[in-house]
Amino acid sequence: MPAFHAAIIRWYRRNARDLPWRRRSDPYSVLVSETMLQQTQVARVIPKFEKFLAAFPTIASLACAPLADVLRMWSGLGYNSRAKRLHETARTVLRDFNGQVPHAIDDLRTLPGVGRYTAGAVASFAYGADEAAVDVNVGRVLSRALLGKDRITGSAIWELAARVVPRGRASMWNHALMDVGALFCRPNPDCAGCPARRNCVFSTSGKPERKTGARRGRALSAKAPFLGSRRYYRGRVVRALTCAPRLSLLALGEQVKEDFAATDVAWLRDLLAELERDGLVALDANRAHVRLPTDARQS
DNA sequence: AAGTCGTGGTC
DNA sequence: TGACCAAGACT
Repeated sequence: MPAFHAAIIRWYRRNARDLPWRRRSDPYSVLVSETMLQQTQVARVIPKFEKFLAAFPTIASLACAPLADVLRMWSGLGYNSRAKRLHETARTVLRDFNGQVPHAIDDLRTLPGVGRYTAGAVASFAYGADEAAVDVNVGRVLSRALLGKDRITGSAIWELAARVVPRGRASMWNHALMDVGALFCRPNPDCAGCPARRNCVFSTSGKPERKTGARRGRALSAKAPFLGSRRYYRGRVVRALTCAPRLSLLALGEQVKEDFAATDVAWLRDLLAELERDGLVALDANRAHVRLPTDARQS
């Protein structure tokens, strides 16, 4: 396992957030929590989750309940169409899947309200499948840590995420990435506290594309430990604070600096070569810049 | 593929 | 204070 994974897993074993839905791993509970969490803050879901399960303890009870009752339990969460879809999904599971939430991603995605993310979440959290689940947090963490970009979207981030899921540990891994994204690798990141800072392209050689505006808080350089120091790539001084969309100069350069875990360098280089071979990224002549497919945007 | 869907918190 | 935002899905 690359040091990048090890650092995150190690941190997670000791510091995982104790969230109600992490105390349950049955497919129905996962389906409920992940649906509630779509575009909804964790703090808002926490009080609703247990009450909802108390009211509808099984998928059958949800399927049989009147929609009005479901919507009542949903009130305060917003996006009420999610409740309708969840209700419909419960009915579909009873009718078409013999009451068992399907394992297969393709089956999961036929359920109303279950998109790519939720399907991956159910497959990994409930069934332990080696599936990625890319939400905004996971996308941000992987984009920054592995590509040095602030946020990659589109198919590229899914391809990347799928390739770095550790076999047999997808559930823990996906949870861990979410915690890192929520606690440290936020839009305004706290790199100094991040368990992956020494394995991260972003914290060692990058800088977020900062939205201008007073409310965005202090610059990353005020918090990040390694920014501001000079780095070298092919004998050339690299300014650590440049925000050019590029790969890790540290990871690709021959001169690996002490603040980037050495064992990650080979792994990351191999990963990037793989991505390049498969056309998911394109490296320039200096192997210092990366282009992405047209549907992989950077925000 | 850009718009829409809800709510409550933040500053 | 109003604009922005948060474990996305759907059309």
